[in-house]
Amino acid sequence: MPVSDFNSKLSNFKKRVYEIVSKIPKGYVASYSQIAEVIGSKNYARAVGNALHVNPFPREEVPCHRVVKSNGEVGGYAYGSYVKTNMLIEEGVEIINGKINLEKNLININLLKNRG
DNA sequence: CAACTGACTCACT
DNA sequence: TAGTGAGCCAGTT
Repeated sequence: MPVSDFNSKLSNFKKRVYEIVSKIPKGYVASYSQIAEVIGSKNYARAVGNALHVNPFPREEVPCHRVVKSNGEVGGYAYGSYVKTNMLIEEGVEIINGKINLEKNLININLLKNRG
């Protein structure tokens, strides 16, 4: 079942979040506020985090580990931030002293808006 | 329906 | 640079 198909049950808000997160390419990260902004307002950042926390999809469909905090920290993860950090590193994301190199790995927000 | 919670962010100190 | 407080929102109690 494709990500774009998981309509039912989930609130409209969550669907939007999962849809956008599924567009983040390997090796890149997006901040919670970016996802929020694409949906409508940066203020949704906290709600976005909650939506990902209860995300029912496997990471192949909704790579929620690629969503990080706006200050470069990895942020939380349902199975532990340690796991999240390692997955990012394995994907080629540059992380030094627990801080992600956003200049290099942060995705352009326009790429999240388009394509879908 | 009011109060709380949490994978957040920003301004200020 | 690090720590604190207030604001914000969807969901859950």
